[in-house]
Amino acid sequence: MATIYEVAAAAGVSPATVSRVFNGVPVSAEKAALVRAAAAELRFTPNRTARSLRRKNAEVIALVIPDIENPYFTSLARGVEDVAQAAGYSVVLCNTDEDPGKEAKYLDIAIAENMAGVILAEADGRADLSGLIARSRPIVAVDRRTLFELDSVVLDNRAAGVAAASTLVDAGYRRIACITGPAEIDTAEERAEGWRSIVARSATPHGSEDYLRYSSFRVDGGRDAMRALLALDPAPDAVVATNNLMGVGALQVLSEAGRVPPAFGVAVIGDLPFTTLTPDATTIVRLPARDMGTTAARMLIERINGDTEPARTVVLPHEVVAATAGAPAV
Amino acid sequence: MATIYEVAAAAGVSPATVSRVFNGVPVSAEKAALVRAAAAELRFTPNRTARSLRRKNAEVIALVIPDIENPYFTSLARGVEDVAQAAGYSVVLCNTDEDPGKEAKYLDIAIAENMAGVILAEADGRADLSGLIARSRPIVAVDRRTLFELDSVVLDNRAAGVAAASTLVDAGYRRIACITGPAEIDTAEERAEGWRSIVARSATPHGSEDYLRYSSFRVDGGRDAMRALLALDPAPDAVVATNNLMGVGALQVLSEAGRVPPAFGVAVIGDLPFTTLTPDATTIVRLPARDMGTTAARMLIERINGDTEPARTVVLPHEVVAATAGAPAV
DNA sequence: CCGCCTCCTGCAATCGATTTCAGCACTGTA
DNA sequence: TACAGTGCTGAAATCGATTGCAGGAGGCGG
Repeated sequence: MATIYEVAAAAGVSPATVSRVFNGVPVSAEKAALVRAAAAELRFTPNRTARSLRRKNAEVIALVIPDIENPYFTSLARGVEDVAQAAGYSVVLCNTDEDPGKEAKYLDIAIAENMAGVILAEADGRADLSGLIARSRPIVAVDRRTLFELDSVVLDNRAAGVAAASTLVDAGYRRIACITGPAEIDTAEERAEGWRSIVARSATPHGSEDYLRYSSFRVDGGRDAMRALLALDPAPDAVVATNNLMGVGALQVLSEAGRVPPAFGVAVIGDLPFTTLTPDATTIVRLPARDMGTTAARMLIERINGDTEPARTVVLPHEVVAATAGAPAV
Repeated sequence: MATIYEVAAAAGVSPATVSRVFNGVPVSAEKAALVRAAAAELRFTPNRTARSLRRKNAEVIALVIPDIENPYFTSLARGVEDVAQAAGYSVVLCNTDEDPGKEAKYLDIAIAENMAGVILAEADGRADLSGLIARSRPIVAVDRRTLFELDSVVLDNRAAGVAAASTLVDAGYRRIACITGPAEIDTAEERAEGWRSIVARSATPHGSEDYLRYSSFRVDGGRDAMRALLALDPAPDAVVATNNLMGVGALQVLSEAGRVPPAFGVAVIGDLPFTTLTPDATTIVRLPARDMGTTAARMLIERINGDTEPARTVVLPHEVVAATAGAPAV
């Protein structure tokens, strides 16, 4: 691996000059040409580790997400990757599995590696970010807010819940349940709150809280909750699933029970990934996952480049794709 | 950020001793205790950048994959991440989008960052890995082979193709088509070859090559190919899709055309991600994506730790989940 | 023609940890 | 008592690039 010293020797200049050529600091055209020729000859690439050590700043950003196997976060990652790559940054993928311990470990690594910044979708909303903040490493919260006053890119989760539930009401369903994620995750609670505000208006025979199930944001969680809901008496005639995977789980159970939409109303917050049978009868509240990633990455890079404005919160819009069929007439 | 010098000063020892404590080199119990106390007090974490520079080896591995949004690669990534994390390595996610240019750029970065190793699912089978090899950076090829003699973790793609096609034959279908990926990707060609070897035996009215479509390994590719196949005369009565996304695309088109399995036979190589309607009538050749990731990561870490055995190739088994229903009687 | 200013350039220090080498203390043996 | 051997320890060099500082060349106005 050629170093800056070898290039300098080959070009007959000092290492400092070589460095300057590669960093856009003014150098006479003549020497610059010599350096470039020597560098090309020796296939020189600057050692990023040495650069990071000196600059105290690696061209790397950490993307900390709770579940890499969830297509929602995958799309988000894709967005981050696109922007980061274009700006010359690498992305370190940190999958926390919703485990605050793993998350903390990754945040420590971000510090130890002098990473330029962190994009964080928090596991439990209680992460200690003081270490990063003390070292003034920029952080952008994405999807979920944090305890700290930080840039964030989020959704109007309550509105998404309202949209999902009211679409079902409009379609004629009357006993609308809700399956949401762990109560300690803000997005789960906010989306459920949106649902609650709608069903509270429409009279339901059951106390509406019986129709609300907290579970995990996974397929299994959706399945378990859906089964429990179907066992109620009276059973609901529709359900809001507050994320994509729970929606999949709910639809699986409904399909097994022979109650596919529109016989049973379903609204899902988040895109159903790779659906093979286009489910026109399911309402989808589409979330701009990839946009969230690109937006967050752009904000982070601005911060890295020295932006010191007060923390901003960007709320991205969702889009409702209503089911084409309503509830069957009773 | 506390450095080793500050810890040394606080503990009344030399920086060398502090380093030794953190690297398992023998140090008297007494001084070790002093160092640990001082380190804890100062919340010291060794700076990984400095360490990498000195050791010429970062605790980071690059995972280079063509499509982060494909759940197959996501599972693989998950496997890699699990093993790497447990071994103290971070994973840098490199999404190449099947673009050899982006791939080359990422491989250069792996060199410039002194990354410990690379796990590579190649875009086009022509990557130039000589730079990494010259610097003796270990590489493990995964899913797809490379031009170089390297450790690899692959599938028996031909056998997977055979399994998919013969399951359809056994189920009673007679005009079996195949949708596969770009011809220059080995896995696409090998799986198609497996299909070809089966249909060559069973007489088909059409020349079998008409029933073979090369497309992109994406949902759209599957859709386009499936539409083209349905327009043939005679149209096939079954299809093998050689990856998960093409399978999704094919099923979407079939569903739109009202020809869902078992009316039309479908076998997919790779798991259908998050299916909402359990498609008992579709044959799935399950691929052990996550195992591939863990296996590759383990092999890579052995190499990083100095293993110098000749290159190994591990072939992981697939599993056939046959459709429960056969072809409708003619 | 002189002095000041600008623009390059090179020297050398620096980032923070690792590691070689030499020195020291101590033990056990002859 | 002397000596070889063992085991810690610290001083200092090192990894490769960046950058503050000072010096030299050349341009320009007075």
